[in-house]
Amino acid sequence: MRSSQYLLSTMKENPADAEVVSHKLMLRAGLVRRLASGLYTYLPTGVRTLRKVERIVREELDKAGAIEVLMPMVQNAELWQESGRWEQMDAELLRFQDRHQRDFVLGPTHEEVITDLIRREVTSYKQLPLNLYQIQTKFRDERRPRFGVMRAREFLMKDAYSFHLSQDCLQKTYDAMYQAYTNIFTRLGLDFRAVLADSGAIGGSVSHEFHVLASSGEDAIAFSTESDYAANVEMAAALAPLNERPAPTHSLTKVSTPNAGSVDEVATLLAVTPVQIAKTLFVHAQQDADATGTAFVALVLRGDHQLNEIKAEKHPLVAQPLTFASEAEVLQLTGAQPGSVGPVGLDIPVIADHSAAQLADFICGANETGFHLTGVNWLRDIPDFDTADLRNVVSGDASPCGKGSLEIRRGIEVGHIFQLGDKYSQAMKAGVLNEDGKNQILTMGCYGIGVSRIMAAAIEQNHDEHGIIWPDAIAPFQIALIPMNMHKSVRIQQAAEQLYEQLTAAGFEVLFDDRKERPGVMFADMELIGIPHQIVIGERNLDQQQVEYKHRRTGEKSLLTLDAVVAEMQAKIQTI
RNA sequence: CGGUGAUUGGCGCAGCUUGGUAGCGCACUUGGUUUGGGUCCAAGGGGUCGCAGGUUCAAAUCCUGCAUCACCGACCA
Repeated sequence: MRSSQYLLSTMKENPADAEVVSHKLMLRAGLVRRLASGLYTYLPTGVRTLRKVERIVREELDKAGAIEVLMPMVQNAELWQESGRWEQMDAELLRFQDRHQRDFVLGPTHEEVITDLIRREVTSYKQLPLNLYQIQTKFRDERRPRFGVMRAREFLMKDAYSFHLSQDCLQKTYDAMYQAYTNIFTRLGLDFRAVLADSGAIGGSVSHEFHVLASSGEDAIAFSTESDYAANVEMAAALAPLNERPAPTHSLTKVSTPNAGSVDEVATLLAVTPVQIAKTLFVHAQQDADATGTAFVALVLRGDHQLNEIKAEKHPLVAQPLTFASEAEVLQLTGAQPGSVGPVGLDIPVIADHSAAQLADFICGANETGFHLTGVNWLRDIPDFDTADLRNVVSGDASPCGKGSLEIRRGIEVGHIFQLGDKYSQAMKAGVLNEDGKNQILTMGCYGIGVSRIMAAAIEQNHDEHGIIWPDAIAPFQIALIPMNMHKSVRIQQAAEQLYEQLTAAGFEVLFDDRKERPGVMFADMELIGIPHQIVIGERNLDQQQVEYKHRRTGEKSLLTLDAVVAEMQAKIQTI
């Protein structure tokens, strides 16, 4: 490609509304442009990278035995009503009507459509198992789109769905997809980890996420220092302390703590560490779970710990979704402002996190505005309570796998695989005749990859102060051909044209910068775009029939003789 | 959905307090200059100042409403 005939669209300055480095670089390098909140146009350079990611995904999925299909993005509401998600999903599901006032949705995912397809097309166990995938645009009306294409409303996704008659068969496909994903992210040249995950709104039981490790990641991942254990912090179990709770030594004392509401303020005022404070959170109770008809549940955590909402939501007494009591409700319940509340003397169920339940002689709110209690002890002062794992793990906690301690790192979720079971097949009555001639409901798996998000994640992980540093496998171009003053020198022009022809004929994707620009402009643009290999043609090297090679990532430079360029490039660039 | 802030040429911004009819840098066009790291000089083109209403002789500027965009927020006990 000649840059004079291409749409480069690079920018010197950062657009004001870009926050993270990948978003800034994608705008500056001319990969994307924003149309509206969470909606992006991909410019030619961006499309090139997107297509390369897609190609690798296709190849590995085909190898794993998956078959490509393409489903509509617009889906009729009946299917969603049948699966129950028409009611379950909130505003994230974009709904609209056609000219006949019939309800439709813009597909955020395709379980309903694929399950509908399979129940029509597949009637016998002999046709199973099946694993179908597509690469297609999805729409999720995100509460808050941000970070460019990282969390966009419209985005490109690979989604796959598998159908089985047994858990055993599903497990085999799941394992094959786990391996395919590992192959894909390895080939993409990304530093990634597979982690245990919660299955969230999609449903199902077993699930793994694939994360690209990057400090700007939105998710926290817990790793064991001693084993392969890795889990999303949402999932990582906080083990109960092994030692016994110390016996009470202090008596219950009420102290005045005016204007001290937060854990930190109370800790400072009373000259203690947050570890000695218990904080109490009130959430709505699961209405039908408790015969007492109580509307709220108190959750107690150690002051230095954070509530894990997903864990809390799974507790049988807690309402789903997790809903915090309002300030007014807290006041009515305890008679105190939030900030001065605690578990002593409450007539609602109290659930203490294992670590909070381990405390003795601790501090908590007195349920009287402006007062706290010190020397508080479980059983003696709070006779009735339950314990559970309610908190996020923190760095240094014992690993749930039993080996080593946990370390927390951040990641960007680029893939997620689920064992769905029969959630959708049951609801939509997707079954086949088994060997006994009986109808049997199918077992399903589903597998997603955020194709457009991979582009942003790759940049988060691979950039420097000059711009993007693409991994070879997904670079929009492999080689930047940069002639110095081609418009003044016939021999430079001839050498450049010849090299362009040779390299292109050898199958390389070359961006030939034939613009009438000064060298600095060309270098800056080629580095910003992140082309991994540069060839610079200048007068002084041409005297020796040589050109300069420069590697974008390492900065390594070397001189190549003209007739050796193609062979050298073949040696340096692993063909994908 | 709540809070905060922003909206002036393609991009980044000033002007608004104190109303008088829009300016800077980059980018773009033309000519010259320069040529292995975003040269320099000159001359140009491009803006209903987010939209609608109001106040006023006069509104980018003051007032009201709306829209869009961004950031923060479901960790508060």
